[in-house]
Amino acid sequence: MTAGTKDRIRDSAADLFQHQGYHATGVKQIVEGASAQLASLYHFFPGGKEALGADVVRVAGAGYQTLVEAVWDSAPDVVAGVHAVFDGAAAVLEATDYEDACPIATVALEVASTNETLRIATAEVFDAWIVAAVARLAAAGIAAPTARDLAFAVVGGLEGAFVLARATRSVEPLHAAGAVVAAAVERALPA
Amino acid sequence: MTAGTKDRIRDSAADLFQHQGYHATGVKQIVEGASAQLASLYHFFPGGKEALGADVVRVAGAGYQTLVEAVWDSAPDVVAGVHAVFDGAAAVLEATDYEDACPIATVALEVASTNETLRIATAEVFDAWIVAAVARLAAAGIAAPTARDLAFAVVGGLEGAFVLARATRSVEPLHAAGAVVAAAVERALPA
DNA sequence: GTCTATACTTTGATAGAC
DNA sequence: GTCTATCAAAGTATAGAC
Repeated sequence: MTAGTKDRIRDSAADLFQHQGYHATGVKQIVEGASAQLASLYHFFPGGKEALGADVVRVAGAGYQTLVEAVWDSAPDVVAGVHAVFDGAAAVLEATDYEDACPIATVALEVASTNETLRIATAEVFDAWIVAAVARLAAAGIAAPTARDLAFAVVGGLEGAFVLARATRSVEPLHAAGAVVAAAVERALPA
Repeated sequence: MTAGTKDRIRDSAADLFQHQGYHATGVKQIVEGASAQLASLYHFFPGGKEALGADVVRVAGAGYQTLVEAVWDSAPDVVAGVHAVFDGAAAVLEATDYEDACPIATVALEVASTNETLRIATAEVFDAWIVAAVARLAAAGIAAPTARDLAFAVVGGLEGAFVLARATRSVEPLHAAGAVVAAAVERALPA
């Protein structure tokens, strides 16, 4: 079973939103990338571009979470896991000519103060990421309040490093943030 | 001497770019907010929207650096300075209904892979911020390589926390990141 | 569900009078 | 340097045949 029209439209939109943002992406460009018809977009997403955007944020956000969790969990311990997440993100960024960073960050900033429907979609994705990070840090024996602070440091540190890395076309921000955050996690581990 | 037309246009554009991004902002909306004529925008910025965008990024970026440096330097020591930066950013964000975060981050992500002129403008601003942060950490006695890692943690941590904070409408990401980064700076201080 | 065609609005940008 | 008027293109969205 090959990808249906709806999936191709969603995948095309996800690609474009990630690389050039929500407002710079036109619906015609989306369907062209999906080899679909414009009417098909409005058939599968009656809410138009906004409904498609919300769907993309949720699906791409969940997909990225799965990817990062796999990288994290493949490391032997929590500290190595954090290092693996930042270094892996740096490798992907470099391999894709600084295009593939966070799939929803650009959209999140674009809509934060202008589109409540999309803002809530991005907020739910970020909340889920924090919950997943807290769980991994808590499982390593880090107490709840500290684990939550560190979860924000991991997710927020990754997002901020992506901003600097894409702008300057350098992976140094990712390696630096990874080193600092991993060290903070190590220090919080029980003796 | 009151603000000239060119300054009003730049200020209006800076506001709109910060709050809703580059692509969502139209030139007509900019001149309307500046109480100016459309032809005036093209008179003062012959390169059109892109030239105005580059100018806004540089001016707003330098202005934000000055603001953050003042907050940092008003604290009694480096660790308190880092705390003051994150907590001050949280206070501003909350006071402005989650609108006033980084003045150039949204634009930076929007143009990173699509507009080399604007991308370079944002890269130069971020580079200047890192240099300023390194100088303050080095002045406190932190060795060069560590100071640079921590500078990325401060600037990147702030940027990432802004993404999470604006999306979730919570200042928790800023306080959490500030706590983790300030602690990392404290550990790096000479005995 | 997919196709063609189109309505309507807004976009960035320019011309030319004053 | 500021004004009015306007252009060509691109934006989102819809209608209706098949």
